[in-house]
Amino acid sequence: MLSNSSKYAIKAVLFLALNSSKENKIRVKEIAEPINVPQAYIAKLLQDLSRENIISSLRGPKGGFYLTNENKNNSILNIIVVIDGDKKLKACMLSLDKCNETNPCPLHDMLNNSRDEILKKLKHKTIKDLALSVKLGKSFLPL
Amino acid sequence: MLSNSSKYAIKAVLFLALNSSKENKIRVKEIAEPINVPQAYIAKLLQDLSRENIISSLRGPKGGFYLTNENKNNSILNIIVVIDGDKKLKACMLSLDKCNETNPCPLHDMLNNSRDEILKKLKHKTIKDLALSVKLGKSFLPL
DNA sequence: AAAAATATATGACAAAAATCATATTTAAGA
DNA sequence: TCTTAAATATGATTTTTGTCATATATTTTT
Repeated sequence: MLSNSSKYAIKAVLFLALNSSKENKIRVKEIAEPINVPQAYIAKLLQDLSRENIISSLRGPKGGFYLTNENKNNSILNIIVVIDGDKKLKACMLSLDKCNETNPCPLHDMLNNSRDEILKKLKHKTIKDLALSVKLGKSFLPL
Repeated sequence: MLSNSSKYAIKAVLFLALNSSKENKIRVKEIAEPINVPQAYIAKLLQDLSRENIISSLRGPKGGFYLTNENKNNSILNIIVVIDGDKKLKACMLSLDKCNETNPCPLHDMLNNSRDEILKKLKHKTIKDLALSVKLGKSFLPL
């Protein structure tokens, strides 16, 4: 469902949401270690996210990655789409391209309600929402 | 969520459920073409399924693959577990191994109800159930 | 203006998943 | 018993995904 890369990216963005700000940028090295992902790898992912304006960055001394308030309004789905593209999530469970709402394959028929719910949540929950849930102690981030 | 291999396997098993019987075995070649999967590849998957008694087979002339009534009582989950193993489906959405019901990560917290529903359905729906849904015209198999 | 610290771009390498090929075993039929 | 038609076992190849390395561009500090 989610690639490793997407999972890493979500972890990193959540980490930034909780620990960074425009005044408090974080260097790749300081992200990679706590979220437990190889530095060179997360660097590439962060660059992809930055290019697509999911996160912000500044080079040079005192540079690093951070999230603006605007960034925090991005949905979780946006992160996934930047990293994995949008085909994987939206495809039919059996990857039948003639399967659709009016002609559902058996798996589609059986699972689509639950799947739609997941997609809806990914689309509407923002980075800010999830960060808040952690701040309030409603969820945890045992990275 | 499901690997290509699992999807192929499910398609093949559904095809067998609808078209085979002990008296009417089907050769690999006759499965591969309609379900649109490379013959050598589906052959390997069918062998895995056969070894684990999800489907039945007989070698030699007049041989082929088929489903007994007992085979048809297998759940869809069983197919997936044989092909992909059971880790993928059950792992936390962020692959955090310290994430669990009482200490959920934000994604877990957000998606777990829907995910559990999917798992429950995969576990309880049998091959027979899905084949019936196709026979009744409730769902379709546009292979 | 120069030096240092950072992200960025590019591409090489490794591991895993998917695909293909071939030799062996088994069962049926002549 | 021999031949043939099928599955089975094994492993080679290709493609995709994940990981690592290095040179370049940008910003800050001196």
